[in-house]
Amino acid sequence: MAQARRYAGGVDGNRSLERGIEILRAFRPGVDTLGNGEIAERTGLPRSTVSRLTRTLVNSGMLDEVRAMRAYRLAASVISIGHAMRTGSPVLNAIGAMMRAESAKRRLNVGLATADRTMMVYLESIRYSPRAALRNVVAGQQVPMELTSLGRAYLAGIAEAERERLLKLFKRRSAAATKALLADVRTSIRSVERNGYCAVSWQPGVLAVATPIVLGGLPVYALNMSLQNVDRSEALAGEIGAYLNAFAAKCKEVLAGQ
Amino acid sequence: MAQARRYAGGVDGNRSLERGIEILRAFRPGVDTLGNGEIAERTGLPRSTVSRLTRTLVNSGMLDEVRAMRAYRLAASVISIGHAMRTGSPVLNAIGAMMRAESAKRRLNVGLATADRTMMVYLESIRYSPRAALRNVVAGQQVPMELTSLGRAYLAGIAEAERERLLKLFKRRSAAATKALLADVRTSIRSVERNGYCAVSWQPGVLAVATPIVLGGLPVYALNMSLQNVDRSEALAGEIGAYLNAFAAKCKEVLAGQ
DNA sequence: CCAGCGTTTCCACTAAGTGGAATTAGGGGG
DNA sequence: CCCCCTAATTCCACTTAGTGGAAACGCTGG
Repeated sequence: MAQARRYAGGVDGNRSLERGIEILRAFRPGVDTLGNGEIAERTGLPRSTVSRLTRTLVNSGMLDEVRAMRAYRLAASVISIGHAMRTGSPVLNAIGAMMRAESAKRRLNVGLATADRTMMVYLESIRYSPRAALRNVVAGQQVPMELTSLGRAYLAGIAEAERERLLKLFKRRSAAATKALLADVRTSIRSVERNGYCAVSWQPGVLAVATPIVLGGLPVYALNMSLQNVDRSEALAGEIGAYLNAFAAKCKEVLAGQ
Repeated sequence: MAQARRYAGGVDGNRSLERGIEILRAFRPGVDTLGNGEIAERTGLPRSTVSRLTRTLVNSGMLDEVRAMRAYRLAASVISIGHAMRTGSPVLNAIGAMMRAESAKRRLNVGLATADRTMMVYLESIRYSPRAALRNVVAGQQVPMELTSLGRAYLAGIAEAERERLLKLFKRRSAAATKALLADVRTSIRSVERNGYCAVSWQPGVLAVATPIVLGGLPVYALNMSLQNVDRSEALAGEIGAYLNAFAAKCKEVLAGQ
């Protein structure tokens, strides 16, 4: 038997840890409280295993037990780890202040995101508002990769193989308008290649324009600028795109100098 | 042998998962990039084990590999989980908007925090600034429990046994000014019991006042109000304390109605 | 090209984890 | 008040998945 013996502590990673993380991932906006049964269903893990792993996660401070409901919630630890991530992000550190300044100067929203599986997650999202007292930052929010300018810019920035892998996943997910959607995505990608940016109106009345940021040794990021309460027009997209290209160039310059 | 056989899938939790979480925890503000060796040192785990677990964490999307430095960084996933936590927090959902309004009305900083081990972590921290354009929210930031009004209010709010456990930990940590510090902490706790709040100037020039929020079935939280560029005075502390008590009462009312 | 160091892989060993079945705990409803 | 019903937890025979010291590997700077 030529097949070499596969040892358990092997290359494919630690099963329990993987499963524990998957449990944490089962909580997301809109799913704030989960019992062991529901977790088992969502993750496909056996009930007894879930019971043991949730116990561990509670002991480690990642979950809070809601005894009254026989359920769990994400604990405060997860945001302190999240905070550490933002704090340690070299890209956000380098250009966060510039993003805020740019938002004020151009009077539009500026965001920075990267991928989490098939979603884009905002590292920072500065919402411009003339009444500046309103909330301005949403970090950690997810938006779908296929449907947003951010996601498509990201797709344009990553390696061929990874891109095709993701496109296949989108195909599998949305059985419906797949053909049109994928064509749309590819158009956006081509737009990035040609003009440096792509424009998408994912939500009605908001025009978003995004561009990838590719740096060796770091994940690919995407920068975007957006405006609410406007109609999508080529002219406007072009204008914002020009701002974005200029801003991204400045950012890359700063980032190149570590 | 009376000792019942202890089975491995036992009550004490899953070892690998615990260790994986400990690795994530090793990253914190100021420690943004860690190699396997450094992780092994900080966590006390054997190098080969760390190597396997970090691989798993990369596969699960919790860590990014920085190949150039043979090191890892927290990945974007952690902030999306953090975001889910904030989104799902019933307390933050119930009183977040009120906190913002209160900050504007009273012209001071308003914060909400809870414990992560021996640290307090902000779920929300609204920094009042007359020039409202400045950044306003810091979620996930940690401050030491023993030294802050937030932490001492928390200590006043939790059960006796847990409080004593924590106090013992503080004693072990800061070998130095322990006696005075612990007395100080107990004074603050008594202040909470008597007046509903305690006042501490942890950072020079900022006066912070905090009160616990205790709800059945949820972790204990602490609310605080603070002001920069002031001297600590009993009068001022009393004034802010009164505001805080009033505000906390309103919050508890809202929270009581789920 | 080699030396030195940190990382990854190997592998014998077995404790640690697994999951189906049995048990227990909770919490309405009769 | 007690009894069901549901869902979570514990039990435990089984064995695989994980462990960690040692060896191999692969950078990087001299």
